Amino acid sequence: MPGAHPSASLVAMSERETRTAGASAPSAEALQKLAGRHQAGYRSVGTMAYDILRDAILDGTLAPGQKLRQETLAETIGVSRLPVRSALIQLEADGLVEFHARRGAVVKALSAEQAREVYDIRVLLEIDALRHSMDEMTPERIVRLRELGRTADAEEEGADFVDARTQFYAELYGAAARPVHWEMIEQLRLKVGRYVLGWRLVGGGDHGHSHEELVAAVEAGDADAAAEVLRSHLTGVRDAVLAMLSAEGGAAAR
Amino acid sequence: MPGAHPSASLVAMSERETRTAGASAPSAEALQKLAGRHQAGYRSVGTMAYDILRDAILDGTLAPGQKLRQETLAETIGVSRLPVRSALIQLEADGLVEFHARRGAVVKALSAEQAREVYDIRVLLEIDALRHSMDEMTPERIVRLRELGRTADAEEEGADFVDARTQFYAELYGAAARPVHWEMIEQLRLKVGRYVLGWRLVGGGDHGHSHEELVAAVEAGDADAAAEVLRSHLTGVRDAVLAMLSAEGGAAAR
DNA sequence: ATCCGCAATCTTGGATCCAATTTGCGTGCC
DNA sequence: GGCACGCAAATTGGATCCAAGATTGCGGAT
Repeated sequence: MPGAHPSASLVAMSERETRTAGASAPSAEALQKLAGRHQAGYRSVGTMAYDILRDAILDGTLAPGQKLRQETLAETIGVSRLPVRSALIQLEADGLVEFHARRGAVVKALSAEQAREVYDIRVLLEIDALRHSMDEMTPERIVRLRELGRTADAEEEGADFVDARTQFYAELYGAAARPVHWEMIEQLRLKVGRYVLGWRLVGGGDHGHSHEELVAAVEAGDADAAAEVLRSHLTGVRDAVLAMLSAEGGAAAR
Repeated sequence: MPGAHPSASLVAMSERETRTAGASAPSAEALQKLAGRHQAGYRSVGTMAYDILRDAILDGTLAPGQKLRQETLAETIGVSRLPVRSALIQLEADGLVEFHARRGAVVKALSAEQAREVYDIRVLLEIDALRHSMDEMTPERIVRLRELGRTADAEEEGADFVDARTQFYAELYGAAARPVHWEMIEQLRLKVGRYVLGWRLVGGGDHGHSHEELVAAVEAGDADAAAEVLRSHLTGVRDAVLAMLSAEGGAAAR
């Protein structure tokens, strides 16, 4: 349901607003708020800009299709254009933004087909990661897992919600110590993070016990059951995301 | 386009060889040769620098562990340090280089475990991509596939060898039109590209007919057979790469 | 009145310049 | 003689400045 977001007015700036006052800000204030959260001491300003912009994209402050003007972003964050450019390059590599020749960068949108792809691949990769991890599972890890699962379920807010779940899955797959595998999963989760967030805000939380269910299966050592829980969870989220995407697909097309 | 670049001081890196040993010197000329191949009109210098450095890493001109000094690279390529930095950031996202705090970038090495991971994941992803693609396979695509397979088998040289194979797999998996899936596969292939190249140069080419074998299975519509050919091919290459990595693992460590 | 072309302005991309941090080396002290 | 502290040089990271290209708005011509 639109309108519920605090900073949801970002989609409205489509084309007419670009020239007049659009130079500085549809989302300036929300972005500044994010920037404030990251004002802590970073070793390099570029990584700070990256984190700010990534979070802004993930929580919808910068919506898909949004034009990203380097100078505006730089002024809003409070740095020069150079670290912003670095951040944009990284975000392009992450698949979150798209560079159009010499015409600037825009927040990349994910089509329904691509979202389906992401979840199909995640099913493959994560079930495999889970099986590998279960071979090396330890009781201590189970304890931490259960803890993190509770935290993740309790978390409601946007960015923290994604973070909590990331920690849970990092712990879940971490036993196998497969950095490349985890990196791939992280990339895929990053691509759909925004849409999951939207779904979480809009839809309900019927997935609340799936974490515990998963931990229980892992604890019991039943790989097939755990895989099935994971698979059904992922496909469930996938379907919800797809429904949301097709629902508002025509609006945010470009 | 008629830009007579000031390709001046290119040999500047031999200024001081105090403790080089195996770290920083020997690649200036080879890198320049690569730079020459890419001197064609690029829209942006940054992408050119990226291509040059990526190829340099892939064909071993810049070996794993190599220290990448921005100014040296910039002078060798003939541009400023800024596009080099952009390229390095992209390469970091690709997992080919690694930034060490404020101490510069080095060419990232792939451990044997990580290489194994890459191939394990590739088996998962590529077999799935293959099955999806076979659902949409067309006779015309088979024809092009057979053509590309022959080209790939004929190709011997380094960079072109990888390129030819890339085209073959792009055509093979392209029928399914799954951009995210293909992007993931490309990333993984990029990570091991250097080692495959080394293996190709060192070892033999007993895999010559696997392309044709694969195409035949695809043409026959036998998904299981095609998957098995692909799987055995990938595990074969994997084992060769692993053997090579463990063989010279102690030497090129540092 | 509409369409094509030109020019001005805005925005990206690149280069040079400056500061901050790290590293290597020298000296002094233990 | 060895280790530690400090200084100096080099290299990375950031900011400001400059050029190139694209888009848009305006004007003229058909």
